[in-house]
Amino acid sequence: MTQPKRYLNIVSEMRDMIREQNIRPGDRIPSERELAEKLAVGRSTIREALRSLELLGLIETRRGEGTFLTDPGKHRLVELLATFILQDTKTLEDIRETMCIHETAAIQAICSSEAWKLPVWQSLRERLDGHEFIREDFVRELMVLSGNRLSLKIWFLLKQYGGNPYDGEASLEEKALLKNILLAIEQQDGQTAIREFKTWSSVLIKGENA
Amino acid sequence: MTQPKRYLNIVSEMRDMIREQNIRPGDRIPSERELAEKLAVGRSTIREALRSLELLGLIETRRGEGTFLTDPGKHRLVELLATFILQDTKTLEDIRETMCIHETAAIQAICSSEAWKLPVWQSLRERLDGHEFIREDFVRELMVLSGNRLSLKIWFLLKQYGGNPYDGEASLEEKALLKNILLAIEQQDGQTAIREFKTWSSVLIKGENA
DNA sequence: TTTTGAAAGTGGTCTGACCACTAATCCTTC
DNA sequence: GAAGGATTAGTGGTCAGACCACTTTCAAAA
Repeated sequence: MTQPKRYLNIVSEMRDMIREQNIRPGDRIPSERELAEKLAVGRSTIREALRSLELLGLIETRRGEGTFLTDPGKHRLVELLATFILQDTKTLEDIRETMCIHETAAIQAICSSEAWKLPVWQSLRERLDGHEFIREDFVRELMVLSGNRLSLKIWFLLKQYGGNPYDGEASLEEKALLKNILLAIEQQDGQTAIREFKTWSSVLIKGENA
Repeated sequence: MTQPKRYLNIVSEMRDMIREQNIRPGDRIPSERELAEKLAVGRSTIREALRSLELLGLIETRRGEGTFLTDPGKHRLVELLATFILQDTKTLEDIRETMCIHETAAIQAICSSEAWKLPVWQSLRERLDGHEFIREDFVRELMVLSGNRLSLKIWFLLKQYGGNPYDGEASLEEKALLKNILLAIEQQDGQTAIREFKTWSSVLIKGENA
């Protein structure tokens, strides 16, 4: 039986300590040596926990002064980052909405570019005529063609955590709709393309709940 | 003159090493003792860097076996965070653009909601008349009012790792512009609001490079 | 051939020792 | 008494060495 890693417990214990002692952002937290003694672990273990929290932006260390909770001004950056990293609350609705934000932004970006002149674009059109067409391929191609790789990565991430609404093959009706979207993009009519896309997307999500 | 933190350099150096030696996700990276010798630092320093990367999910350590690059096939979060942490300058542009995607989406969402009827909204308007107004407050309030907490969190992350273009106080001209944006939102004129916002934002980013 | 167990290598942790830096304190000097 | 400078205690940053727990490997024993 492998022991759980100590420094991860330290992270939790420190969070509790911060809450119990009501340490506010900007305040100083106990020194490394103090923490080591109080939590009955070596100083190096404490430091490993602290360095993790520091890279996450939760604390700030100043040589000769001490370690401080990051002062985010009035906003609660600490909480937010913590909940994000620790994956506490992720409302499915928010995930879906955020995916949609990136998808529509991608469509808009393609309209403003000339990406639809690329060979990949033709290839996508042709695949839409084939008899096997995975829905996800369509959206992913759009994300790729948007040219924003970071946005693409975030989209991948959201898809993983939020469940993939684009699972499975597209029906005949869907393929017709998707072709219309491509057409609208070629005509640089972003509004129409996005409207049609949202129609398709919302049907999928509703069908998922049924 | 304060020395920069060593373990942060280690993070960068390790990135270079991984690229040069073409270590792929899932592969094993050199042992802690090896790294310590090769980079001419103590093992504890290496460990502090590794623990940070581990909490971020970039690497995975197995006692008795070694340390491995996390396979991003299952955890896309890895790639995402890697992009942030490793601060590839090529992606700065993507980060800014992605921030903008979330910002404009927030404005659009507020227009479609009734969030501008809330007391917070009035408070924001009044603060714009004060003589000290931090730019970031404006954008952050918009992100909060959008109601999408996940989008807000992502925005925070991007701001932290991509550098904050909204640092400092707004000038008189800027405040007038921001008031116009609020006005457009109240009239549910998303297009105008977003256009004005992008104007403001792009000026800030250009000024940053100067 | 199969089994076993010793050895080597790895991450996990602790200790104690320096160094670099900061801030409070004390002491000299005016 | 006030101002300025040196001292000192406390802090984070780093290092070296020592164990421990665990995994893999491989050679010796059955």
